[in-house]
Amino acid sequence: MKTVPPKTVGRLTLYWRTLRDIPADQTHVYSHVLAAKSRLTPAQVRRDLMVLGYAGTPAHGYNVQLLRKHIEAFLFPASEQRVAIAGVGNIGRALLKFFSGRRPTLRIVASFEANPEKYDRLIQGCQCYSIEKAETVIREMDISVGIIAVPDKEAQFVADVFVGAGIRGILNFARAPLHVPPDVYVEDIDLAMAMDKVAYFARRQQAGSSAVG
Amino acid sequence: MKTVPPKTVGRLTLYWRTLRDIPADQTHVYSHVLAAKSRLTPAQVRRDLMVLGYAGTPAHGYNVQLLRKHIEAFLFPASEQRVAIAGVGNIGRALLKFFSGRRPTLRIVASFEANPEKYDRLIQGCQCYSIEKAETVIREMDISVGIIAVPDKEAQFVADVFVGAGIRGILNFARAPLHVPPDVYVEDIDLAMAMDKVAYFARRQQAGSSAVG
DNA sequence: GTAGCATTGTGAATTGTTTCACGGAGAAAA
DNA sequence: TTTTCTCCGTGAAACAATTCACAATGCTAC
Ligand SMILES: NC(=O)c1ccc[n+]([C@@H]2O[C@H](COP(=O)([O-])OP(=O)(O)OC[C@H]3O[C@@H](n4cnc5c(N)ncnc54)[C@H](O)[C@@H]3O)[C@@H](O)[C@H]2O)c1
Ligand SMILES: NC(=O)c1ccc[n+]([C@@H]2O[C@H](COP(=O)([O-])OP(=O)(O)OC[C@H]3O[C@@H](n4cnc5c(N)ncnc54)[C@H](O)[C@@H]3O)[C@@H](O)[C@H]2O)c1
Repeated sequence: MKTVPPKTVGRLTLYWRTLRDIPADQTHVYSHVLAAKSRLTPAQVRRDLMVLGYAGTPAHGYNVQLLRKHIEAFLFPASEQRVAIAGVGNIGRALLKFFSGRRPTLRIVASFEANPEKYDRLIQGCQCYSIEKAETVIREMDISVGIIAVPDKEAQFVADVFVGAGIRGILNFARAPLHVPPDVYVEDIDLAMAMDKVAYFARRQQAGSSAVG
Repeated sequence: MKTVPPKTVGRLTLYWRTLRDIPADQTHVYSHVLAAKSRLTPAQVRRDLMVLGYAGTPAHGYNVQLLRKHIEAFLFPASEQRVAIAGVGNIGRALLKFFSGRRPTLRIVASFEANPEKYDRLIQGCQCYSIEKAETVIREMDISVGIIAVPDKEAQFVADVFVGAGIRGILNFARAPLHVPPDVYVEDIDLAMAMDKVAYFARRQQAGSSAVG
């Protein structure tokens, strides 16, 4: 299987959500239906689905259950994939609350803090450790994904700890471009930048809904 | 001035941050410096800066103060631009805390809630109103940007309220593709999708830091 | 059967974005 | 003055993503 564009991966989660919400008595679905639910074109949906190795039929479109299983096989881990979060502040807490117990195969199993008042206890049902223990904990729990929700100036330090501990993907909320080896995937979520973009385009006439974060 | 690509607008905020953090005694800066600080190439920096109508000099690069002023003139509103947020839950609260008092020209001046225990009081120094009063408040306060941080199923309803009240740009955290007129700019921040993407690429070998949210 | 229709998968075209590469310009040194 | 740097601005090339467009398919109607 060759390398799949990140944007395609992202859109597959959109299709999966649509499929999940289709009533059970509806066995098939067309690309234009999936497209409409995600604000995309039918051609793009079909193009994206090509990576799955599952083909629909011209007559009925895609079998809902089958397509869903194929997306799940592609997108979801076969066994539990573990996640850690560094920084339990405004954002960190929100993420912990939101993701706790939501997905069986993708679970936040540890959080790390620099503040002694926060670590060595449970936060949102998840053990919070000192950031100094991160490398050990990450290795012992076999954590492959890290979330960075610490202040901007601490972000590179945490990234280095994560990478040193063998983490393979990072979701970064800090406004700091991280320097990591090329085999570690980084997805930046820059909320301040997003605000500036919206504010900018709100001042212009111009159109064009941007896709996704 | 013609239409500027959203990605360029986003990167200009990155350059602005770098300029802001340059010590005052350093009067000039080269494209390759700006590039390194944002994980980009010098050519892309120069290309982006073309939209500003301000040119550097081959000898010294860009004048820090001047370039900064030009980016500010391009990116920041001339007069205060007002923002409202719907939904003061996990995310809404985090955003209110983070953005309060941070930017003089881009200010969250109202929040809207459906829960009577939350509205008709101050939250994070910002008056929280019933969502039913949204149209009136948005018009009276001349709010042009809306943030959607309500549950997924409520998102379209809130978007319709926002659009009806004349809002021009929306930052959407709900996992629901919004349907809005083409002259309203929508920036989606889909945290669950971002998690799935990171988890997917953490499982593959493959490289490639994705840019920004 | 066959005609008519809507849909799929995908090569080709298009559109959008990034990188290359080079002319030109200022500075410094001889 | 002339030479030699390094860097900027930008046209052109390369690359990436999206959309078009059409042959092929299977269904329904007659
Ligand atoms: N909250 C928002 O809405 C928002 C918006 C835009 C950007 N951000 C960015 O997200 C990041 C987090 O923001 P926040 O509002 O949650 O910040 P916060 O200050 O509320 O939380 C940061 C937490 O990280 C902890 N911490 C500090 N250094 C640490 C270290 N070395 N290791 C582990 N933990 C450490 C702190 O104790 C604190 O609890 C920041 O980089 C910020 O710029 C946040
Ligand atoms: N928190 C996260 O980390 C996270 C992650 C991924 C996605 N999201 C998305 O962000 C959105 C908000 O998430 P959250 O965790 O903050 O949710 P939340 O349930 O904590 O907060 C939602 C708030 O919206 C209010 N609300 C409900 N209906 C409303 C209406 N019609 N008008 C105004 N207010 C209304 C509720 O009273 C509540 O306070 C959801 O769509 C969620 O899917 C959140």
